[in-house]
Amino acid sequence: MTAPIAPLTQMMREYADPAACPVRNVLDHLGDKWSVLIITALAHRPYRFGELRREIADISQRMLTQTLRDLQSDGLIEREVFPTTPPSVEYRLSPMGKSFLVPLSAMVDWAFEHFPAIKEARAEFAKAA
Amino acid sequence: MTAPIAPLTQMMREYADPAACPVRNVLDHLGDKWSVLIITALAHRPYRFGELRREIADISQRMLTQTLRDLQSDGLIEREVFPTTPPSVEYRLSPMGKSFLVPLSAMVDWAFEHFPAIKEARAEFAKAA
DNA sequence: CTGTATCCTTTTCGATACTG
DNA sequence: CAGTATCGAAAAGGATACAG
Repeated sequence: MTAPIAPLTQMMREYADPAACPVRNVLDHLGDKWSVLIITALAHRPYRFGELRREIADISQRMLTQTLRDLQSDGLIEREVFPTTPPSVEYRLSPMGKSFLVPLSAMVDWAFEHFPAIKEARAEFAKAA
Repeated sequence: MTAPIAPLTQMMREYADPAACPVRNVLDHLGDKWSVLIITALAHRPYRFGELRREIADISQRMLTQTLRDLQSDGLIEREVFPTTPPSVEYRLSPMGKSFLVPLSAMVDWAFEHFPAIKEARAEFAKAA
């Protein structure tokens, strides 16, 4: 169990300058409500803007636009405009975006596996308080 | 690359009820600024409250207390009070907390590996705009 | 259809002061 | 030492209206 934490110590050193910390840059995106959902949707196939809007349902247009721009800026997704009338824009995972599915899936697997224990821990904690 | 996304589709279905979504419950903690840093510190050894405060340096007392409570509530860390004078409180990773280091390390590894590409993508994106 | 711009509410979080 | 309580600034995010 010591092997996995080696990169974590590296993160701590790196954190001396928060803006330069790779981990913070990545995790900030995981934390926001929508990035993971968008990446998840695009893991299946490319989507158009309106399709994503319907797929995710309770995302606002504002946040969808903004999150797509952020993901594009980081190079995780690619944006292709089709100059039809009306215009159509397609989003897809970039190769780097696809590679991100691996650690993301590890997190998702862990979450599913331990969620019952987490719920139980919360109930216990609430009872104790 | 299709194998890793299977749990992601499960997440999408689960998201129908956001409060019941295991993934959201876990990733919400990753997103906040301090959880990962605290877990990282505790990966090395147990820490007392004041030690953590110094180790993380720019965390406020308020956020340290709050984040520790959340992690404890989720069962990721354990809290032990030593009734000395002055009192001393020690925090350590629980077994579940230690198991979390595995997917966390996967994310950290990915972040370090791709951070150069991300920075490059951002520069490119900024130039294009 | 695919966005942008603005307003305004909600949430987050640091600073500060105080307690056992 | 290890917190708790309160306040106010700042940021995030939804709703709405409008544009190419």
